[in-house]
Amino acid sequence: MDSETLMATFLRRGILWPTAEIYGGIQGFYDYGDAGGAIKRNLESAWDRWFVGLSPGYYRIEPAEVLPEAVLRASGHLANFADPLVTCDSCNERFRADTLLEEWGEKDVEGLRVEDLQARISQINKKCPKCGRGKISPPKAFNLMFGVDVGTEGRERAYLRPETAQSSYLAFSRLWNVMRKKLPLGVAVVGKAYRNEIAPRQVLFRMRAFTQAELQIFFDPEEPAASWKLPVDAKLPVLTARRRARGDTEHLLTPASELVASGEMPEFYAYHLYMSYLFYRDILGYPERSLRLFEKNEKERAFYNRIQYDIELKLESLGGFKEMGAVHYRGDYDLSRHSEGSKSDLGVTLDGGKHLLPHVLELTFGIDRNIWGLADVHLHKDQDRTFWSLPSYLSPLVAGVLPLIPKEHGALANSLYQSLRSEGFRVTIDEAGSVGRRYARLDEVGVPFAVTVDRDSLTNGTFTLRARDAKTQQRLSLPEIILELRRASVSPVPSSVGPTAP
RNA sequence: GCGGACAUAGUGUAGUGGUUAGCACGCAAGCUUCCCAAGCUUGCAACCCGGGUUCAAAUCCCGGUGUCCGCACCA
Repeated sequence: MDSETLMATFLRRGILWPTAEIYGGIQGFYDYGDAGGAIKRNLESAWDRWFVGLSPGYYRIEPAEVLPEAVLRASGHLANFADPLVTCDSCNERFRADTLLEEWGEKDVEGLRVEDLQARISQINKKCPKCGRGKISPPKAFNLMFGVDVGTEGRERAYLRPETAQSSYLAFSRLWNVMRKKLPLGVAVVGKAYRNEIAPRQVLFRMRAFTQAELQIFFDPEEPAASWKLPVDAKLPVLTARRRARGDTEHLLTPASELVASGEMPEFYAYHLYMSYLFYRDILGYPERSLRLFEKNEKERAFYNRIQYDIELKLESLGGFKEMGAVHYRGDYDLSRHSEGSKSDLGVTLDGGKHLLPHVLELTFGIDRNIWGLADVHLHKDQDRTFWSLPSYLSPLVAGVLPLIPKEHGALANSLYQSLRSEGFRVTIDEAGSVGRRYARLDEVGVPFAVTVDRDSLTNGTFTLRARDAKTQQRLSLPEIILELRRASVSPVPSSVGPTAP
């Protein structure tokens, strides 16, 4: 689906719109509407069922969105997320002020304040290293974090979290005790993160407030869980850094066992990469050919990541592969930084006396961009209608109830609607316009079923159940319909696809 | 942030100084209709914001905001 049609559909159907739209909006912020919000919640819950469901030792927490400065100092965000930038006034090239000074041979520039950097730069007064002509502008602090002042006098410096992961690291020590001291321990967070992006763009792809779903798995690298075993036939569509370095640009569906045997990645990593891939392929229904696992090389990935594959989806609307999620092997970076920063030992002692600082494997997903992805991949237009073939458990509603002739079937339709609601289904009732028009309205927001009440319904209590994609109908009784809708409402869990949990 | 383009009903658009601001889809009410955006009737709904030029501005100029494209950024 092209991005214009996609966005027009989103706006027209109230999936989402710019925040504070009537005031002209605010760059990088969007609000979800009723259907959009429902899809988002369903996606989050499908994610939860899949990833938190990977093991009984995995838990989901709901932490605060504001973090004290000390946390972000320890995590490295304060230093790395607030670059003082300078610009060449001739060629417009941009540099980090501190690295530019280092390039000029200056010493001890690490951690200088913006004013000091400014003084040093104007003192040296060299030309732009790129074009050799331009003058370098005074440095400007670009803090990519939103600061908040806590307390009525704003004495305490804090920030909106720039990623949800930190909250999981902070919770580790308590959960270690609460969850009875076992590794691996998984701590999931689904929630908002905030980044003051320089140039937010492409709607749901670079937002300043966005939702992440992240699972941090704390484990013993010397003894990964026994259950982290790949199915024998597991294949991964990888583009490894090694092959990229040779100039290859195409991903290859490679047996996971081969990647492990050749030392490309350890099995615990391959297992989680595979489970993440399955989530996209089987739960979100992204076509196999549109997915690839793109390894970031040493230069591209964050310095603390030992292995990083981005899970990328080929999007027609954005003209290429885009990152939808990632699997990061972060080693013991996080717990060691927070041990140091908080002056508390986050190491653990296992049953048997072994002491270690657990390593972290991070599975991270952008919820909003996947809503865009679901539309890009599943929103179809044929000659006479637009239909969104969303996986049924992600749909905002499981069914619409339609009286064929409202005057004649309205009353029965209403009681059917009430019955389905009391069964716990998300349903709507629509009596306005021709039945074809009403089908089309449901199709466009991805509702998988329409239950139509007709003449026969009045006499024998059966209804037609119409499927969104094929437009086929079958005549069923209420209990049969309930069974069908029940099945459609539930997203798959790992045991039904992958290996079983410990 | 820089450079360029753009901004008209809910959506897509027409309108280059004087228009009752047009069209399509949509939406609402009614009629019709036993199954896929059908038809008929009636109705709803717009010039991004703020200044300026002009007798007169959706239209020209300036500023802002937002969107898109390229560059940069994306720990």
